Amino acid sequence: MKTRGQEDKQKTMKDCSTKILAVRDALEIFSGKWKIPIIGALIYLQKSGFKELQRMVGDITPKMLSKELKELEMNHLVKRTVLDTRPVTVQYSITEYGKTCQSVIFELYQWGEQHRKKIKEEC
Amino acid sequence: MKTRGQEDKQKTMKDCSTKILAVRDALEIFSGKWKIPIIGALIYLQKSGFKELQRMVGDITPKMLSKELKELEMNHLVKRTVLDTRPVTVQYSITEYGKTCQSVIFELYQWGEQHRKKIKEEC
DNA sequence: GATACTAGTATCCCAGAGGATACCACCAAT
DNA sequence: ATTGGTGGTATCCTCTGGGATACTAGTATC
Repeated sequence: MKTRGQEDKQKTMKDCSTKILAVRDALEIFSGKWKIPIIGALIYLQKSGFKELQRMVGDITPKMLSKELKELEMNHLVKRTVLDTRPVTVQYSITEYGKTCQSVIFELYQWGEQHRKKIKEEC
Repeated sequence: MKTRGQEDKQKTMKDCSTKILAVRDALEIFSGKWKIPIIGALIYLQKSGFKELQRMVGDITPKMLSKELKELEMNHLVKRTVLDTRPVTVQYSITEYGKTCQSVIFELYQWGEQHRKKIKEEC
């Protein structure tokens, strides 16, 4: 049996689902173990070479760092500049656009922080 | 060669890394393909049975829905109530605490939305 | 010539995410 | 007694995220 209310719900859920798509787009960009740490490090450092960034982020392997940086670059959050030095160095930096993530990351930080406290209390 | 500045940077990154942990905690809770859609559906529906929720979320399999709901329940975002009806029905609902995610999800939505537009313009 | 720095690539491997399909027990209506 | 509703589990599969390890090419230093 299908009530009138359920039909309305499904119609509204369709509108809702386009919003969910946007949320999932955002989540996808920050997905994975390393993107947030990399963005965080770059916001802090302003600019950094590959190896320096690797040391800064921690245990990340060059393969993963390379892969994550490529994705962040594709999304215009990070800029890669090859410098004509000897030896050739590469400069990674966060873009102006990349800085727009800060508010999102800060919200996630705040929620995560209070959530940690709540979980601790109960366990 | 290690300059004084680099040592300072590494010290500050250590403070930064605890903040990154909180962000990653938050991301972990929303991770996966289905958690946000489920939370969204439950915020909209207020309460829902298992099958109804499955229909609402879309293509999710019962295995995944069951698994994701368990995780959300563990994190106190979702409440599961068994009702003494015939046949036995189960009511899933978002908790008051679960509603605190709304601001985080809304930030993610806003950023994701404007990001979509930006990507479209350039491709 | 050996070592160490730069910026990565290549290869192999494993665990977990998530889909497909089938199935369970229970109950109600036809 | 068959069909269809409830709320799930079980099994099998594939694909990818991500780690470990090794390697390349170029330059500078010891």
